[in-house]
Amino acid sequence: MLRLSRKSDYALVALKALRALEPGDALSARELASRFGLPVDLTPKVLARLAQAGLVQATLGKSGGYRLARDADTITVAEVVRILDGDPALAPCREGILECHRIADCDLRNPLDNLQREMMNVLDRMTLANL
Amino acid sequence: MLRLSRKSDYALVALKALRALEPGDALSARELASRFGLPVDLTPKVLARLAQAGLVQATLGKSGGYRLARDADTITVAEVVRILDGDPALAPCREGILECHRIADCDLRNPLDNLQREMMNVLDRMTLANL
DNA sequence: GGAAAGGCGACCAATCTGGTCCGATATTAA
DNA sequence: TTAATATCGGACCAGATTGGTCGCCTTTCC
Repeated sequence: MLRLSRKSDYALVALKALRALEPGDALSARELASRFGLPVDLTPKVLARLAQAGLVQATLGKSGGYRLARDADTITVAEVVRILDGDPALAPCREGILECHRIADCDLRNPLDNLQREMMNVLDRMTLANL
Repeated sequence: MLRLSRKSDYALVALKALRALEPGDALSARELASRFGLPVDLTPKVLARLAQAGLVQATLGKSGGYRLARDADTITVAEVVRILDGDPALAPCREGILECHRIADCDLRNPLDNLQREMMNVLDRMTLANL
């Protein structure tokens, strides 16, 4: 637990680069990848997810690329993580795959859910702007 | 990220059960496993790790078992996670395996390290007693 | 001595995830 | 209109991680 997936990591690197752009400029996935040593084929995928989610705006065409679609201080780490890694569940039994054999006397779930909320709050408070 | 490993989950379940014990009593791994539906062969391993770390006291022999070795309010979730999942690193490049190609202009690491510390603080404040 | 407990190491299996390949589509420049 | 460059999306492979099992040993109590 508590390790950023590489995709999320790449996303943060890319977003941070896009943030440093002059208004009106854009960066292609290829450019981002080569500049930061990211996997060439994976970078467009990551950016695409961010574009779907509306964090980033993609412009097609010969001199296209990506730019931020929102202000940097409205983009939180929590959101990025949620987009790329899905909504995390602290307890394994909250993922649907594993059914819990001890539901009856399971007084561990609620505290864990609270704990998770608290941790997501930490991630929510951290925006791209103050990263 | 942000999902408890099953081992950590099992550990918390077991610890919580041990906490409810009368002083002097002990629970065997087998008993814990059957009572909470944990994998029979995995449970002793988890408990052994906790015993090595000094969270739990194991007594050998026919009527042996496990009991808490410390007060419940001195056992934190952070400690349990650290024992079973190792010391987590939020950024992939902080794990030693992956060398970072962008160290020079990587101003992402320090903020992530801070973020990680903050999250560990949350886990540090949560003890077995108030879980 | 036998039964029941923990301790330890090796090993298998399933899952997850990073990463690649390929093709389709859209847009712009020449 | 054509070529180049971009996003988009699905299928797929491979390596790492992790969950889980098996077997053997030591210790303790009856």
